[in-house]
Amino acid sequence: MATEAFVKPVVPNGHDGYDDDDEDEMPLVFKRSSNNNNTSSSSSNRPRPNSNGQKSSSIGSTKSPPPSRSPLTSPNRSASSGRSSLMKPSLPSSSSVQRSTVKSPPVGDGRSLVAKERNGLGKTPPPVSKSDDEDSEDDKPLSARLKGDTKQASSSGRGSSQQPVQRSNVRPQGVNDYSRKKDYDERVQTKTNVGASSSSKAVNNDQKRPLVNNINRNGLKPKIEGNSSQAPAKRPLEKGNSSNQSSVKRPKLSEPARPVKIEQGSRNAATTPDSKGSNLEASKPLRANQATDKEDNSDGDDHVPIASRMRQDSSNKKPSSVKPNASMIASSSRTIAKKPNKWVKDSKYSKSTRSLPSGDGQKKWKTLEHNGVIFPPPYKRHGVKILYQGKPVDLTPEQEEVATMFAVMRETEYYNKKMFRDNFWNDWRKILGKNHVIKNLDDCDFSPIYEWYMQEKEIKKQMSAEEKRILKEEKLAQEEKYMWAVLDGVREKVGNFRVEPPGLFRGRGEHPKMGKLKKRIRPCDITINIGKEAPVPECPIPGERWKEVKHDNTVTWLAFWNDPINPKEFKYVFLAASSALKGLSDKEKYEKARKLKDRIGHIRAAYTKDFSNKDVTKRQIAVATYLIDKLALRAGNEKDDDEADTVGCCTLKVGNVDCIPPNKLKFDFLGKDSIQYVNTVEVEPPVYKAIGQFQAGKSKTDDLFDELDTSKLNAHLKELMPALTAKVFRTYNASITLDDMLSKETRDGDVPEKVVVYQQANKEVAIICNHQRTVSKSHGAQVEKLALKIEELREQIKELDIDLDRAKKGRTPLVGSDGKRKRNLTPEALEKKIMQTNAKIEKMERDMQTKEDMKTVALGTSKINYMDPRITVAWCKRHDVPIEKIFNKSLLAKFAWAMDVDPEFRF
DNA sequence: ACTGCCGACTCAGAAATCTACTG
DNA sequence: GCAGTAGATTTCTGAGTCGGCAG
Repeated sequence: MATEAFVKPVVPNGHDGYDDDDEDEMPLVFKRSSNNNNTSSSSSNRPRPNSNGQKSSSIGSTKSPPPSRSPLTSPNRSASSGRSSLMKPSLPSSSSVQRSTVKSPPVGDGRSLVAKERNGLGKTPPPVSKSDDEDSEDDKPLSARLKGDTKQASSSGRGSSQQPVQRSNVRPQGVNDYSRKKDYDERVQTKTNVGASSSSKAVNNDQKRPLVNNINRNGLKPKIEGNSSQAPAKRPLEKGNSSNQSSVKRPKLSEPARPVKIEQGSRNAATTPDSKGSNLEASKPLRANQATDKEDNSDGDDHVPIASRMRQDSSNKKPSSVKPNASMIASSSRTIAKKPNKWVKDSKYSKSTRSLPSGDGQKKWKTLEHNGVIFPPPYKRHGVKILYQGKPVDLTPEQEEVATMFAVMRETEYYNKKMFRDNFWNDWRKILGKNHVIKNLDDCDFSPIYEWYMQEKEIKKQMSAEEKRILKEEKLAQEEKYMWAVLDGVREKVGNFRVEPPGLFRGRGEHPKMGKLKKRIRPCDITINIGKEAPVPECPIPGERWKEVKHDNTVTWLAFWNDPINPKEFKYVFLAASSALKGLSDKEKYEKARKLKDRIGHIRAAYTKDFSNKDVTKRQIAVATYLIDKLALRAGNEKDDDEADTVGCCTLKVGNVDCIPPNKLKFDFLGKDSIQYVNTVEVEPPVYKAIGQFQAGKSKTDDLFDELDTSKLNAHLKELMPALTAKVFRTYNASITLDDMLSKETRDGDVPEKVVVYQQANKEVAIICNHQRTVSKSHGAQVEKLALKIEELREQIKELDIDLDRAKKGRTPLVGSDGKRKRNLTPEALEKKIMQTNAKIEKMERDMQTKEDMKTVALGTSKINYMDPRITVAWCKRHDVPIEKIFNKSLLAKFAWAMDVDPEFRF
């Protein structure tokens, strides 16, 4: 319920006050980084949370004005917004041979939850309108997609072009409009606009788009290998590291990096040979069709991120995911021209966001009030006994609690992992005590507890809807006060106000600490951060008190505690993503990425030049930057031995990269969250050569970039562009890819078709970022089910063919396979039926293919974190697509700051 | 000047929960 | 109309990035 996020400030001129133009025209200032800088300078004063110190520091807290009472507004508060919600479902014909379906993202429900939030009771579940848009072709497996063009895919039997078959339900309109309006009107506080750069930057970016456009030129075809069948599989828990990542962390040489300097803002680079085509400053955009000869051009391609290149491949070769001919059910023939105005005025989702307080870039707030955190209920003993060597054992509540944590994990992969069991046993043994009858874990039988747990689950499941509702309401009533904070007078949602309950640590991949006991967090573990003038939250557990109360307005956290698994680390309580504070930060992130877009030509020219630099460090920096740019790799910080052995660019091991002559590199490593990255790409010959040099004389477990670490790399990047760091390339690549694909692939058509285009672009980005998900348990069964149905339909067609034959001869149909008599149909009717059944089969085959292809791709992560929402919003405005078709309720709240973007905005 | 650590924040997939569709 | 289920959304919390400070 982030409804408050939708609040749109009332501004005299009728706009949100979120007008961006000015900002855009001004030199970009990276507030965040400057904040940091400033902060750093003052940070010596800043009390840091630390386990022993009870520094009380009050920084800059000022008097709090009375909190403006819940500035809540529903996203859909305006009736006018209903228009977009009332999309007519359109059903594109399912004619195309190669189609696959992709579900359109659920439409955000626009109903106001205000009342609910106000009284703490969630009585009205929001109606959700859903649309199943079948999607188009994106459905190739990650690997296949990476491999390149659609043709390949289709030739290999995969559906290549798909037509959407969509279903969308009409969303109830006008519900709660009154309350929305009311809330809106009641809103006291107007947040100032965060941002606004959008409109003025409506530029033709083609020129600035590096990647995408060049894709085909060099024939660089990155592919992620593996796919549905061979897709980059997540590392199974059981499996050891398949790649050559070494767990041995070896110290790197610390030769000072000598970064190549590039004049910032210099436009000369445009003339650099290397930068051709990619030089963004030059007003000659590198477009796909402009494609210069890539092959011989040592740097020409370089400027094109591999990912985009491959993307381009596919986009060039496939006409469009949406077939122009596809049935356009006359729904959307509105002129685009009209839209913008309406959007701008109506943008019901926009809320103005605050600027940084006092603009000093340091203080994050002036006043802050909240109610602290809520703790999980104390452990409730169940009394079920485990068996040790077949005999029931008495356990104390504390022992039983931990035993239960273990017992309920029986069906997880962790349960049988040695590391997990060993760590668990170590911690549990301490609780059991030295002389306990239980001497080892393997002789313990936790089945009784597991069965009890399953029973409880079943009981819960069997509760009546009414009982469930009451429970839910009770919970809400209990939590309501913790859900909100008031920051500078504005009521904002708190992100994670619930303290993590005790449990067993579930690290990802081969985490050395998996199975360890995460102890219960108590008030005395928690440090509260709150405005100086605000009342200190009452400790919810009688007789206990907070560890410390601070008043530090240079940070955004409301509370933190030390992570019980890794006491050096902290768990923070922050505001929710829908808050203005987070929105501002988000916007700055994208603005930085846009700035990179302007500089990318220079940067590429610079690193290209250094591919063969005699200085090894420079060469490594150049190659690493290239990889980060082209493959959207993460920076790759050093990790401790007590963490899973994963890598990023700077920590790649020699064994993670195979050189395949003449100039291909095969990457195979475990990245963040132990997600496998497998990708074979063609690279510039100098890069290929350099990688070979970096590998020479090393073992597979040695660092590939032994002269490099993230701080050196980032220090170098900062010389190329202020505040530039490795991660900005990921944001940049994701956003530029989305922008480019949307602009290239969108055709006239109905909304569902356009949504499919969006899904495809989203998918491309997800592939570039290697965002994966595990295949659902029921996937196999679902596919089988579909296959079975297809088979049945084929049988039906056979029967229909026979009937048709007989009907033409004036005979009655044979008895059906089910033994029943069939109706006597005319040949025409039978032909029609056959056609319909065939269409049904085609659709199901596409569905199956899509399901298979998408089974490992996670679209959400890029949408939430990498793709500038203004691209999406502007595209929706230009193409008359209701934003709710793309962003769900949460995203609408999170991206409220982007809603007023100019329709012509380009990344 | 360098390095390692601390601190604060973003990003990530899995699990839990909710919702709507299908048979 | 209902139950089962698929898929969407939300919650949870682990895993990264990166700046800055201290030794």
